[in-house]
Amino acid sequence: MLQIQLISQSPIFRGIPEEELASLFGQIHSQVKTYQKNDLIVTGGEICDRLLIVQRGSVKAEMTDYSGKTIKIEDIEAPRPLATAFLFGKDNRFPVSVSANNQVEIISIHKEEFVKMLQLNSLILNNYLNAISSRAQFLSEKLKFLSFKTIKQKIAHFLLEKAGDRLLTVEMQQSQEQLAEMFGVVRPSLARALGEMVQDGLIETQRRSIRILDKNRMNQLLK
Amino acid sequence: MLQIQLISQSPIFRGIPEEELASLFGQIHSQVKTYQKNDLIVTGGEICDRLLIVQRGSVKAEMTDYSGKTIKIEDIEAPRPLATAFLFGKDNRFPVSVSANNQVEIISIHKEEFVKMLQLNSLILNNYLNAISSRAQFLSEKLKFLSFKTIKQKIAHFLLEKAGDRLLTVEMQQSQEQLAEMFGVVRPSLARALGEMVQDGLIETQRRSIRILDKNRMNQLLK
DNA sequence: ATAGTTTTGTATCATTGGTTACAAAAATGT
DNA sequence: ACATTTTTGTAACCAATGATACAAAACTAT
Repeated sequence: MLQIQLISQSPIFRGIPEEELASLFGQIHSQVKTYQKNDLIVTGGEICDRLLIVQRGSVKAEMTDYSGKTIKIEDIEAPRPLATAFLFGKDNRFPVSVSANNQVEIISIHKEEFVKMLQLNSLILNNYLNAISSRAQFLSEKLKFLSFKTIKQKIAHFLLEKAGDRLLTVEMQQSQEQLAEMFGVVRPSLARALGEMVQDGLIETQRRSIRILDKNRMNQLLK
Repeated sequence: MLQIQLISQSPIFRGIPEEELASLFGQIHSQVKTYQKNDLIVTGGEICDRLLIVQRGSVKAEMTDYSGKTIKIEDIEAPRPLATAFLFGKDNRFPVSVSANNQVEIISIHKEEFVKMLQLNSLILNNYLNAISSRAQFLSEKLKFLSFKTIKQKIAHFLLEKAGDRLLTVEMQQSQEQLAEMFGVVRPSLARALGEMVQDGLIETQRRSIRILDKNRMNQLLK
């Protein structure tokens, strides 16, 4: 059963009055299916020709690596859409397999029907364009971060971002271990890099508080 | 000078009869600019409030770290759009710098004008959704690629993707130099890694043709 | 306060890849 | 066919980082 009040909170339908949304769903064809825990909802590689929205419950997305092992990518909870980036584009296949974490209700809207919705309502169009675009931007930011070669550069980038224009002292909200994972390096290497930056007079560290001593030379590092 | 017959082949305008496209362009405002080889077309970080389409020639997109040292992301040839993923979304700034590979003509359409087009023509809407989604898919692939730590892993991933399910011999369409740039490493390092893989009996190389000898051990490399 | 746990600092060694340089091989132009 | 340019193979050396291990310091709970 379609529950307008639930999905009106979804990123795609956000901002649309419930009556209007109900009317929109009256004009297009959609389905709601119920799955039980561990049911397979989508098989990786399957053609993606419909938009799926988790109305109730939560699902998990898993990817199969080269050796055939599956790795959990993420949990997706109601009321969020699935695989928005794969409905369109060159490669219309789900990159992941999706299965139910518990009892879930999934709304399924075929691509052509969804395109109708986009044409009927410019807010949905905007929301959807924003959603895909934000995803691309997120990926792009990740790429930028990875493009810094050395650990010191990553630290400098991270600190300068955090510090913004004026602050000189940055309070870390994560442990070295977590930071290292975020940087894609191992913890002792991060600690060593930090230590060397302290020795070089670039920063001062005191537990989770890091003080930038020489902003200019930090910037130099990134050149 | 706007050349309808050229851009009607663009991913965004594909499938639209030339007269109809001409009429559409008559209803909105757009500009065409010409750049010479190596001219900077877009600086990374600049606000993206217009859609750019390469009408003629080719450009390259590079990600810039603070020093001006860049990693080449891709080449974009006419008649393809630029930065489709940054017109919408949270952060409306170009993530890359774009410069001309040769003499190019770039069409510029402001965001509001382009939204008009999306509303006027559903094929453009579809095409644009395809473009933006492909972009997200591309970035996602790139990210996956960069997440491999060693050069050998990158090579293995690259070859296995190219080889697909059956083919054992991959014909490279780029030089080692280009490949190295794509991997974000220097050429001699790539050559060394290839050499070692040959010695290990993983592959056989003959100029630009690479034969995969041991697919299993290649897969192992990625685990 | 004390014991146990988590986080951090540091050291050692091996591996990877960047830098530079040069020669061989192949491609290209005349 | 020859000269020139581009591409590829290889080597030596060095810096950065990963892997591993262990101790010190800081936190946490009792």
